[in-house]
Amino acid sequence: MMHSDNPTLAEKLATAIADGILNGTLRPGLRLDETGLAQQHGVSRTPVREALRQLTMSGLIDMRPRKGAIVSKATPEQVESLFVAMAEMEATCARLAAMSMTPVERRRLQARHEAMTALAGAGDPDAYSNANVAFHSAIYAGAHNAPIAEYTLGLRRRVGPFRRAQFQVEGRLTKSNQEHDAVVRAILSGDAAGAHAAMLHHVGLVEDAFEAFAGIKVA
Amino acid sequence: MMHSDNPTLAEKLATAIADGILNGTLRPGLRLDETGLAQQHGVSRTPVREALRQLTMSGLIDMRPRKGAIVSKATPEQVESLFVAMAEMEATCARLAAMSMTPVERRRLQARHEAMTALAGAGDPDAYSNANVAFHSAIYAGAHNAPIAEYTLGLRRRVGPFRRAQFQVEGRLTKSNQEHDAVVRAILSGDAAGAHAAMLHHVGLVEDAFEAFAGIKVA
DNA sequence: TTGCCTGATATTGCATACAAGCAGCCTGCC
DNA sequence: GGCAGGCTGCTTGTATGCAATATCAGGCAA
Repeated sequence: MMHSDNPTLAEKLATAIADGILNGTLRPGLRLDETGLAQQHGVSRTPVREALRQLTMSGLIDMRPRKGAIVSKATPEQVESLFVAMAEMEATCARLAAMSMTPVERRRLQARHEAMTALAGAGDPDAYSNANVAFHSAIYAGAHNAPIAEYTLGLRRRVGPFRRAQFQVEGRLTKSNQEHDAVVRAILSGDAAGAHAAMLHHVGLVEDAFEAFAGIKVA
Repeated sequence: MMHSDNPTLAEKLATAIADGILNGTLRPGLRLDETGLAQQHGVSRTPVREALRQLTMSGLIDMRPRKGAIVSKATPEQVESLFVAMAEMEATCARLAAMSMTPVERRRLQARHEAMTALAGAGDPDAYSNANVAFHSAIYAGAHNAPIAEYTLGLRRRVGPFRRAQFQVEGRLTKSNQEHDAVVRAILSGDAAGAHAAMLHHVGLVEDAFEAFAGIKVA
């Protein structure tokens, strides 16, 4: 996405900090002290500042002049917005994929889906989860639209921390696979509207699963 | 979007450079020399570097380590992708707006639309164009989804330089207004799929107008 | 003439130094 | 006892200096 052959310190710091945020090491609301980060990574403040400014644009941190940077903490409404946005973008990708995928891409998508059906039948949540990521990525790529695909990928990264342990829910595996089936059929047949609706349904259900999960946690 | 009460030099530089790119002063492919920009704005290289790194994320410029920054020049395919993405995002906003707009927002949208109908009848392209921007912005806001709305706004800014003089085309004004009518009706009636389709149709036609225009220019 | 190597130049990347603004506290006054 | 004002320390914002690398011109050899 943003990788360069010979990443600079600022870029490496940006990915390091982003990783820290995404895997939960850097908690939302945490103050990102420039000097502290610099010492912690053994560099000067300059690349740290550049990394922070870069991360600001992706929404991972919030900077206010003269008041420093903090890990942007999402209110429940903002998390909800992220999930809604995610669903819409996934659906859009599916729509575009139905219109734009090449025959080769369509065949590969089908093969991928069939392999996942087998995994779902075997009941292997871990393998299925990995394959699932690749499945959705294939659809992003199949949209043949760099801005949309990149934004969707970025959203997926951002919502990642909030959607752990989806496939542990009983029966979610086969249900997910059935929904995938609808998506794949629509895409393969070039049914743009159908792909949009099917993906929306699919991701919407995932979101509901999250909400149920969150509700349990809160309660 | 990103404005602060007391903008730093880096932020002011970022907006200044972005303006320069968007209004055509800074041509695509132009090398953005840090020292030059610093002298030109009467500051040191440090805030310039931060501004450039910030702009990198929005896609306006491309930075490669040790090779400096250039105004990102879009190939025709990339411009096409931007327009497609724009259309999809507009349609998504319309879809969400149909589902999420409050009664007040719906009434205001209708009023806005009626005012634009009058402008179209009067044949005032300039006033119509301004109102058009506000009309679409109202729909973004009506989506009630910050990530989607902000991304769509950013896209509109980016495609701006490529879509000048849309409403000069004969008959475009009334046609645009008719399409708006379909969009507004769908949104007001809560018809999500209809709003999506109507907006897609609307923005798709605008894109075609651009392509015709570009074709003429090239030919 | 063409290709490659080599050195000079210029530009970027990073570190350090300096200036400016905010936070919290302490003191003095009401 | 409470509050206003100022002061101190810390953090951010900006400038400058140094090191490393890409670019390009020129020369040399094939």
